[in-house]
Amino acid sequence: MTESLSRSFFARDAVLVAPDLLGKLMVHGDRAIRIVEVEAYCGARDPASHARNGPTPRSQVMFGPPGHWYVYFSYGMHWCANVVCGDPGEGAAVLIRAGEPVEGLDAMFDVRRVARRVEDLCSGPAKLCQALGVDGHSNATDVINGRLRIVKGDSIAPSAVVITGRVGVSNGGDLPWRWLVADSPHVSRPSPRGRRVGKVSHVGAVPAAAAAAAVAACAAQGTWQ
DNA sequence: CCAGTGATTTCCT
DNA sequence: GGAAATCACTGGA
Repeated sequence: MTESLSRSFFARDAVLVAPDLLGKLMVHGDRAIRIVEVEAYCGARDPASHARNGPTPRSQVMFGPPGHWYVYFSYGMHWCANVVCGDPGEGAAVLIRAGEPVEGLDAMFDVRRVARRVEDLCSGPAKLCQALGVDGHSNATDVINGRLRIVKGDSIAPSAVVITGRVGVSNGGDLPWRWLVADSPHVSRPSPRGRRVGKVSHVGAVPAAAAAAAVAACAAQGTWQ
């Protein structure tokens, strides 16, 4: 249940790593959550990624070795945590968007006074960072052996996974690079149910197959957008 | 239930 | 100057 992941797990395309992170445990000290929602950001050629214009002081960690945290400060008050993926220089990462609290709930409620229900603790990328006590100190640290880490957890049935376009990515025609556990009450936004919602959504798709399709679409398109 | 808005950093135009 | 990988609060339907 607390078994480590290998470096090679993260040294793959972010679109392949992302669905594999569902069900894994994100652990910080004595607090832990089960990951139920992620998004892939695919490096310098992804217009929605912080890496889109090459390394900056903020985004340089994404261009380093995989299996490290890219924790950034957003909207002047929130922290968001990503895992660097792929090869060094690629700038790819997976954003951890939501989780189900499994350990240290008292501490989470303590630090998130606004949360009334368990579902309010980690149902968003900034909420889960606050609940786990994650901030800039974790930036650039090791995901495998650091104080903030991801370890093996549950395997999620492909039929339980929903794929949609990314949240907050206003660029029209966004690719289906958000994966979530369909029946989880801990996601940041409810799953679309059995129909197309918004721009892109595939319900009940097999993650690996959809990921392969997304990659093929990129290759065919040449440029993204 | 939903739309509008403030908080206020990083980075591009 | 303004948009952005967000959240929480407010006020009206």
